[in-house]
Amino acid sequence: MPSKTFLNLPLEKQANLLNAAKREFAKNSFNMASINQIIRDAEIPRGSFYMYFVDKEDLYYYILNKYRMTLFERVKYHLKEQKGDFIKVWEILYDEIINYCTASENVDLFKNIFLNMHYATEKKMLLKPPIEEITRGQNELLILISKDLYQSSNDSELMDAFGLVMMITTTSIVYTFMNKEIAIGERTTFKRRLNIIKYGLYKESEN
Amino acid sequence: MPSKTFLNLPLEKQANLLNAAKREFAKNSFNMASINQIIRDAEIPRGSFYMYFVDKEDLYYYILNKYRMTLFERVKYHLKEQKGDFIKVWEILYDEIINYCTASENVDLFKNIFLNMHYATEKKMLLKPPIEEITRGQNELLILISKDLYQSSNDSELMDAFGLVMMITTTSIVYTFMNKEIAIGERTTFKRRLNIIKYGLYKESEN
DNA sequence: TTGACATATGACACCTTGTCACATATAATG
DNA sequence: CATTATATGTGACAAGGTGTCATATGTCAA
Repeated sequence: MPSKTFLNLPLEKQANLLNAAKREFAKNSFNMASINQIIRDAEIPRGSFYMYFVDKEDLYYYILNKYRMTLFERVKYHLKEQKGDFIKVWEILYDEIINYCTASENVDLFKNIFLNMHYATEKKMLLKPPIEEITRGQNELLILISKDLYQSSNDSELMDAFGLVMMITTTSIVYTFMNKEIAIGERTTFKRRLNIIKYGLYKESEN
Repeated sequence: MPSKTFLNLPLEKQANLLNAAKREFAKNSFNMASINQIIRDAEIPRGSFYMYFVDKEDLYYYILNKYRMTLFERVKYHLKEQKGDFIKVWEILYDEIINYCTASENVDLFKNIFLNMHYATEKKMLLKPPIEEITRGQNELLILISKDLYQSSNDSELMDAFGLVMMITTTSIVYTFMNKEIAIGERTTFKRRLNIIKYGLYKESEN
């Protein structure tokens, strides 16, 4: 998290730094991105940067977290719209996210974000906030999920299924950024995978 | 890939460098790992390292790829044993991989490998080898998969389903490395997810 | 006016990486 | 055996990155 000092800065100055960072993270993957480059671009002195953020990681996750929060709102919105069918929700969000992230002004940044998203990212974003906050988020989702649609109405199992569908969506989005030949068929593959989730892979339904 | 020069080295010397690298990658994530540290530990001069590998990434993926090849052999072995039921195969491999990777002498390395595994990793490992090689690998799997078990017997759909189950397995393994509290329930979650894949999430089977 | 505090700044020490000119083996050939 | 040709080994070096800290400058309340 950025320091109070950063958050007290005029919004314009904040945006100036964040935009320079986004430009750098669009040009280079997280590892290759350079604080030097960011501060040169933003025209702020070295010391100021370290006044605002602990390090490159701190800055990166701050940016990422803002997108994550936006996504969370979109999820809730569509859950309401789709009457609690979260598979439908991710089907819609797939297109929505693809559209947003492949827009020419965003595509470089998101390509890097998605291709360099690892589980350590997730770990940092998931495990840093206090556990109550996560639980609260989950509860906000659970009251929107219509339980009679699914085989299980157990909260923990539903959250898990939700996570599974989200993971499949994420993976399909990532593959879109991998290379263009693959990307063409990716939407079909995504739908196919959702079908497996919906109806199962085995021939005989044994339950 | 390492240079011919490296592969011509006496196996002992190769192992010496690779072990030093593994020690460093066990201590630090890929980003934090230092070539300096590796060559100091392996007691080889700087110039030699760059004679053998292009850079840190080259070395890292060489190590990873060896594990990947071993895994591929295990997959084929179990596919034969389990008469082509690849869900069962990944159920077995889950335990096998967990056992191997959490052994005290391996755990630090694999924790870093799994937590820092991103899609760019996959991209590099998947897209670097010529496309025929991937196709050949897929065909080796397809002849072992018993098609009458599944709803679809279409090759491309089966490979996709295979990938889906592999992805779920990988994710579950990764979560084991995240933190101990989570890890306790992770095996249950994994089984639960496989059940969704087997029998579907929706109440009514509509196909 | 003065002190207390927050904020700004850039030179500095330290560390990394990849390269390259040069040294030294090893093999190949007349 | 002498002489090339070729492969391999080596470490000093330039270029660039990071985080810190002593110092400077604002800001506000008493």
